Order: sequence, then structure tokens, then C-alpha cells
Amino acid sequence: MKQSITIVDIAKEAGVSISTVSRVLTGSAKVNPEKAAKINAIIKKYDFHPNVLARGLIQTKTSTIGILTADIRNPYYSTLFLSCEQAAEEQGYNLMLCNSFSDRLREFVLIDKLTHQKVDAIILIGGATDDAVTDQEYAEKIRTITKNIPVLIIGHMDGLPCPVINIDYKKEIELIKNFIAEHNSFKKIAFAGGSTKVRQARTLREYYRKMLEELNLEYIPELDIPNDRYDEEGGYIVMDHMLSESEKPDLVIAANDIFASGAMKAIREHNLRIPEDISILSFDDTYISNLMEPPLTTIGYNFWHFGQTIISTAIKMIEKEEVPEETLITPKLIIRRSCKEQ
Amino acid sequence: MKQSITIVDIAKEAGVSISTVSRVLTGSAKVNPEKAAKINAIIKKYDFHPNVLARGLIQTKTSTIGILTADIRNPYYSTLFLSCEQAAEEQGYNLMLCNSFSDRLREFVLIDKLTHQKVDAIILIGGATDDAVTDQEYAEKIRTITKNIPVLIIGHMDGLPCPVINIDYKKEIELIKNFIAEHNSFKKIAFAGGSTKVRQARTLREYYRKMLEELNLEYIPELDIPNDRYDEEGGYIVMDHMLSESEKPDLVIAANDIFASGAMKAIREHNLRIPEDISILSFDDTYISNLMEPPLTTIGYNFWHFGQTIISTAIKMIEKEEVPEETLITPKLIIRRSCKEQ
DNA sequence: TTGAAAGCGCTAACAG
DNA sequence: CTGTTAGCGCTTTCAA
Repeated sequence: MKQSITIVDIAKEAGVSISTVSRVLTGSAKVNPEKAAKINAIIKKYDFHPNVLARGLIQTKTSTIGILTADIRNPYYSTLFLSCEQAAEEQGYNLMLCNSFSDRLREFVLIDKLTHQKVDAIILIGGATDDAVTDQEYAEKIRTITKNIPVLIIGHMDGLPCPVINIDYKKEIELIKNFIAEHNSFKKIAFAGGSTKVRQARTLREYYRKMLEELNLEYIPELDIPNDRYDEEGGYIVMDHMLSESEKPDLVIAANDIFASGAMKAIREHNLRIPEDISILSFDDTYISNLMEPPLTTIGYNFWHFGQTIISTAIKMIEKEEVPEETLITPKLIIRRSCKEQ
Repeated sequence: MKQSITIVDIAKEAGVSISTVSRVLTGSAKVNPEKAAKINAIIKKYDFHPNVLARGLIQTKTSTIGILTADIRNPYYSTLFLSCEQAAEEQGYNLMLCNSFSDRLREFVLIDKLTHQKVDAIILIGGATDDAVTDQEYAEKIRTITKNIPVLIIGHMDGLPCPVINIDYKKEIELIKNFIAEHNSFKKIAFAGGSTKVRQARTLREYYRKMLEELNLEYIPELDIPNDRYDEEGGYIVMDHMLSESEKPDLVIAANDIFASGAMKAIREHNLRIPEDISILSFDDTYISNLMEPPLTTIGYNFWHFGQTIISTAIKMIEKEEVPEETLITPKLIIRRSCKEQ
């Protein structure tokens, strides 16, 4: 295995000291243009890149950011990760991805792992940051970490000195409200799924009830069914139960795209048509929503912008710049064919 | 920001030299059990972890493996990544994920990036390793890299001194063949999608024709339509075209799960039922296949084992152990409801 | 067994 | 503007 060349080699070949080479590498001080040119030529010739370990060791900086997601198979996370990757790359940062499966113990282990890897910042997406009520032990852990490494939370955690980026839930329900207002046919609005343990679901539910009130629509408890599962099976169970036990809703607001897919299956099994008999609307606008038949009308985000915001905030934190305590991501309504027109 | 404690601190507190501490850290030499115990206690007390950068610098080893996938949103890759992550963790390795979007130029850049990050090995999944005919410039690039860092290829590349892990395509078609043999009703078998530029698709097609011959079934060129796209849209286009232009097939073998979802949409738009009028079968068995209605019968893999194999092979390469030139992953048929019974 | 000392490759004062 | 020097935190000879 060829021993890679070092700053010493290139200093020797250029006939200068290693500090001079280091200076052109970092741009930390002025260097005689001619020498600089010569050095750059040699650097190019050998395709030399300074050893990141040596550099990291001395600067206590690795230019890598750790990202902890719940499950990268979930298109919401993978899409977000991808845009973060893009943004990080543009700014000269690497990402190190870890998946917790929302297991608190695993989150602990992975956060430690990222810490030991000397990442410059940690971004927490999903898992404990989705909890309606913050686990105090977890918060304490994060508090300790924060003393050494900036932590950025996507979601929410109570009483932590970490900046937060979150989706504007209020706006989401507002979009839905306007949509309903434009459709006289929606009278019985169901809210299917969303865990009572998850903050986002709680908040959404709260706004949902307020919305019904504002629209002068009846709140029917049987049409408001939380569920801890966010998968297809969860959607099926909730919807099947709702259609068996209650009056048929006109419009179902489903916890997310995958959940909606299960709900749609149940609707069909009850011999109801989508959207003729029941309209359905969901959250996230992942590519899944286009795979469905009919394609889902859903609340989505500009993932590209979302990722940019996350990474630029994290980098600002690394560079000890001021960042807003909370940044809200604006949702938008994407209309497809799962809701009856007017 | 609290300065993290170092080996010097703990040596001081234990009243020994740093070499002794290093020895208990690495287990590289015998240490007086009493001293060792004392040192370990102090390590534990401070939750000390040796600086990975310093260690990496001296050992030229980072314990991180780079993984280059085409697009982590694709459930095939994300599922595989997850099992790799698990396997790597068990063996004390970290993963660094990069996505190329199958863009050759981007692959180059990312491979370089991983190289500069001093990863111990690079795993290539998708992108150029899927090409039917190997890009020579790309191969040359990999050849250069291999001199410094072990490269493991998931897929295929011609004339490279890298070990390969691949799915057993022959076995896949064999599974399908047996399935068809058990169903008298399948006479007209279509092969929808799969790019002519992709080796896997070429190989599969080749076996598909052989299979028809062996089953004494007619090969109908109009039912054999390659397509470069592997997404939903591609499936829709191919299937719509097939149903418009040719006789109706009994069974459609679709390029993958997502492609199948598009194909199903087209089938429905032609007022045909699945599986009563047309059966459909696909590849990969990602969670997508359970989201469809009806759920897809599909050829899947034991992703868990797949990931284990990838990581353990990579680690063997890092440790300069012998590894097989080619490892085949055995597929299995998962029967759901998208194919007519008997 | 153990400690002293020499680096790994690089950056950052500090003089000049 | 440039070279010398002292580390970053750790592993690993080399003697003792």
C-alpha cells in the first residue's frame, strides 16, 4: 500500500518550509504569490489533500455533523437526510447518519458514539424529539452533551438550551381549514391516527378541534381516533374500526402517507370508494403519496429548504453564531386525487 | 466548553505513565492487574474514551467504512443500509453514507471525499456497479483507489481486482419458473421494465427467455419491454403501452416494487383486475410491496443477512484476510395477493 | 512489566 | 512574508 504523501513532501519539493505550505492550505496568512503558485502546482500534481485526522486533532474539529434519525427507511427521514447531505456538502461538511428506531437506549448509545467520533454538531430528528412529554433523563443527557457539542433539535424538547426547528403545525391545520371551507361537501371530518405520545399529533389534534369549531362543524369523538402506530397496519386498524363502529366520515385526515395507505385499504374493504364516498388527506408528501391509487392529497414541505435550514443552522451553531431559538418550516397543501372536488 | 480529559490526566491520577494507560486501552501488552484495575476505574469514573482522531492518526485507521449508494430514498438501499449499520455497529465500525444519484461525476467526487476522510474501506452499491458495460474511466478510478483502500462492490464491475457481492439472479428466475410451473393459468408471461444498460436487467432477461423455452411457453416480443426508469412513472408508461399495443399478458414480471406500482395503475386504467385478469410479480420485497393493493408477490432477500455479509466481507478486507471473489445472495419468493392462485 | 521518548501529519504561535 | 518550534492525544518502539 502506497504511503500517501504529506505536507513535508510537498514542502521539500517546493523548497519551502511546511508552515508555508500549511499557509496556502488554510489561507491563514499571506504567502508570496510565486511560491504559492508553485506549491499549488505541486499539490495539484500529487492530488494532495491534508490529512483530516491530523487537522482535526489540532483544530478539534472534524467537519462532520452527526444526524440521528428514527428510521431511514421512512421516506420522510430519507428525503430530509438527502437534502441535508446536499446542503452539508455545499458547505464542506460531512454527515454521519445513525438510526435509533426510536429506542431511547439506542439513542443514548448513538449520541455517545457520535460524541466519541468528535462530530462538530449533533442533529436529532425523530425519536425522543417527537415525544409529547419530554423524558427527563433524556433531556439531562442532552444537556450534558450540549456543554461540549452543539445539539440541534428537529421537533421539540422541553426546557433544553438547544435551538429547535419545527414544522408549523398551526399553518398545516389552517391549510386544511381553507381547503374544507372551499368544499361544501365535507361535513364530517375524521382525524385518524397520530400517537397521543407524540407532540406533533397532540398539537395537530388540538388545532383540529378548534378548526371544527370555527367551521361550525360537529366534533364527533368516534371520528377522532389516535393510534401509536404510524405504519400501514396502524392505518388499516384505525380506519377499519372507525368504519365499523361510527358513522361514515366525509373526509379523513390521516397521520401520514403510509398510515393513509393502510386506511385506504380498509376503506376499500368496506366497499367505499375514494374519493367518491370518502376523501382522504395526509401529511408529509413523500413519494409514497404518488404511489397510491388515487394519489394522495397531502400536506408537504419544501424538503430542499428544510434541509438547507437544518444544516445552515447547525453550522452557525458550530461557528458560535447566533441562531433563532425556534425556526418554523412552512407547509403547503398538495392537491392530488384522494379528495372529492368541490 | 469543557476540555475533555486525556490519557495524560488519567495517567496522572493513577500514578502511572501514559504508556501504561495506553496498554490497558489497547490491550497490547500485559499490565499489572492491580494497576489495570485502578486505571479502569478511573476511566470509568470519567467516562473516558480515547480520542479517535489521535488514534486514527497514528494507526492510519478510522474504523469507519464509507458506503456509496445511489439514492437512500429507495427502500432497497435504505433497508440494506440499515442492516449494514447494525452489522457495523456490532463489529465496532461506523458507516459514512453518501448518495450519488447514479451520477458518475458525483460518484467520483464522493469516492474522493470518502478517501480523504480516511475511511478504512469503501462499499459501492448501485450507480456504476449496476452498469451492464463497465465504464472504463470509472474502473480505472476504482483501480487507483484500491491500491490504498479496499473497495467492495455490490453489483458488478468488469476486470477489477475487487471482491463482489451480488444477488443470485439465476436463482430468482428459477423461483419464478417454479412458481409458474405450479400455475397452469400463466401462459403469456411479460417482462416489464429493467434497463438495457443495467446488468441485472440484462441477465434477468436472458434467463427469462431461457425459462420460457424450458416451460414451453411462447416468447412474445411485445411483452418484453425494457425501460430505463425504475420508478412508478416508468411502470405506468411501460404497462400502458403494453396493454394498448399487445395482447394481454397473464403474468407480468416487473422490474421492482415501485415500478410495479406504476404498472398496476396502468392495468387498472385499462379496466383490468389484479390478479383476476393480470397477475403481477416484482423484485426486492421492500415495504412498498405491502402498501399496494393487492400486496405484491415479490422476490426478496434476507436483508439482514445481506448486510451482515457486506460488512463482514468489508472488515475482512480491511484486516487483509482472504475473501471470496464473488458472494451470491440467495433470493426467495414471497407470495402475497398480486398473483392469481393456481 | 514499566517509563521515556519518538513520532503520526498538521496548525499556530513566535521570532525573525 | 517565512522558518522554527511546540504541541494536538495517542501508540509504539526501546531500554530498563
